[in-house]
Amino acid sequence: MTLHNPQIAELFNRYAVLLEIKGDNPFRVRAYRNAARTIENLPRDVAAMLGEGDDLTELPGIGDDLAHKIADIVSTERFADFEKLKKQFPPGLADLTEVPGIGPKRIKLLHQKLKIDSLAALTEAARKGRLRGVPGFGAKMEAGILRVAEKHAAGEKRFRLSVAEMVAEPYVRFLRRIKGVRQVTLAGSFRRRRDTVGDLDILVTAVPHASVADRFVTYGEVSEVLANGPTKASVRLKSGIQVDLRVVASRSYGAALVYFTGSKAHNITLRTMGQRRGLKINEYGVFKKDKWIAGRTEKDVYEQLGLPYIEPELRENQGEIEAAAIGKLPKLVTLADIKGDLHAHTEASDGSATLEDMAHAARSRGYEYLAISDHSKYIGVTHGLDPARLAAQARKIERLNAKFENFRILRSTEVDILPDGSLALPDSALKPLDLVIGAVHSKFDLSARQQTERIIRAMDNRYVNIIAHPFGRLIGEREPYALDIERLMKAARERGCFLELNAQPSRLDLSDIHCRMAKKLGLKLAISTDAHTAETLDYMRFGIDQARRGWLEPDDVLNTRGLKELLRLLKRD
DNA sequence: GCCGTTTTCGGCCCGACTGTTTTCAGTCG
Repeated sequence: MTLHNPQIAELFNRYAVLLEIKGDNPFRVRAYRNAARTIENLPRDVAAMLGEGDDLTELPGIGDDLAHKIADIVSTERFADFEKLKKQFPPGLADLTEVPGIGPKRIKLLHQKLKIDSLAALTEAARKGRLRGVPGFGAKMEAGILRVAEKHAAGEKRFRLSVAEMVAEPYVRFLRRIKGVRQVTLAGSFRRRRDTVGDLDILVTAVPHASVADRFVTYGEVSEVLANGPTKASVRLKSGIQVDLRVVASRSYGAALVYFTGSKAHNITLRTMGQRRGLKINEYGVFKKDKWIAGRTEKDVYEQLGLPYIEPELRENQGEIEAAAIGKLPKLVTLADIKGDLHAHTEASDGSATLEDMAHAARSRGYEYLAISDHSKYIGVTHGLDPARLAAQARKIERLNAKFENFRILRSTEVDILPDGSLALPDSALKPLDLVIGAVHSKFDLSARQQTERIIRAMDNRYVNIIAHPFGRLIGEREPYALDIERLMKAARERGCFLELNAQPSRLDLSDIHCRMAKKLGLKLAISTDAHTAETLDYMRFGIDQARRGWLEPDDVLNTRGLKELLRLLKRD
């Protein structure tokens, strides 16, 4: 069991918390957090990189010292510094950072004065009124701690992007109706289109004294007001989601949007760049010796740093600023580049629309093609097609196609990959199809090696073209299964196969990080909706979001090709 | 602990809100 990127990042983050409580150099703490973020977002496993002799110090935020530590962690599967430091503190102490309003300084204070070393001890002390004697702790703090104790694990919940949209849109409409409000823009990770968001950030420009924040907190869905100042407010909604508001004047709109869109790491890099040019950048604008010189639009802010506009989806401080500086930003794929959908279901299996309805919906979206890929007959899938029904469907598709001009339904199937890597349909059933999608819907608990080899074996079948939702994750419900994704991608490339970016907002599988990995490996991806109804063909935009976050350009995506070129690419030697 | 179009040493983004303070530290984003 080797340690992978997420575990190494977690070790650094937990180490940073302890360093902070210890009162270590805050910049050292930040260095560990930066390194953790770098590792977390790396398109390749550090263990694999080390195996191939890559120099980790070339990664942002990783110098000689951390490179050595990472190598040690990978080879020993232990983080010695962390284990040593951990011994100096009670095991539950770091959990206290979960309580809002309690940070490293207060944790240290509580531990010294009251020997509080866990969430349980903290709530016990609050209940008995023992916190009152500690400087900085009053009635409000005590009540807040008890409230957290009641809800307990209420925090840390993230929401799917599609869910966040449903919460955000009516709130935005509510804010637009407030007198004096000019622009209302959703920022934060929502605007960067992360697959999940922890909270919503809303930026408002308004005339002076429009008292937007005071109205903001009166929204009907608000369950708790966390903060309410003249230009800034935070609430928690009944749905559990936190919403932060920021109000600025129009001339600060661009600067505030950069600030509020983040990511935090992207902003820090921009501001540091500004410093070197003698500029101060904050949410109100770009300043030269206290003189405002820009900030009305985002473009103006980047321009002051000698940079072109950077798309929000790229703002993760993962090389986008360096790429911008040398004019090498990717020209990101857009919804308009998509020429068709390569994975959709009908009522023949578990979909709800007819073949005709799906074709009509695809044509009305301007597509040149739509693959109908109903499930194969296999356990766990209702109404899967056996060879006879699949052949009958293909004949029906041919009859329909005869009526279309400039549009074609592609005969396909989403065939189950059995635990041993064989397929749930015989070759004779696959051969006549335009494309075959292989998918895993069972035996999620294989080892990474077994699961990888199972899927590679499926790709050894010369009729298989695309592997659907490669990790099988359901966001917030089911973890991705173990998989050696780099090996799988290389195997796909060698065989002339492709992997899918499933655009269902509950899947988004492959993820943004894996999109970037595929691009680096020269593997094209299919962005497919897996639609089970006509309307959900619109989920394509969620797939596009993640592809853009993964730096994909039109050329990196299979279904940006016209029909003729697509069929040529699908042909396996 | 990282990093360099001022620097291999001495910096490290910047500002708002809260609670409890009698002028601001701590926390958060």
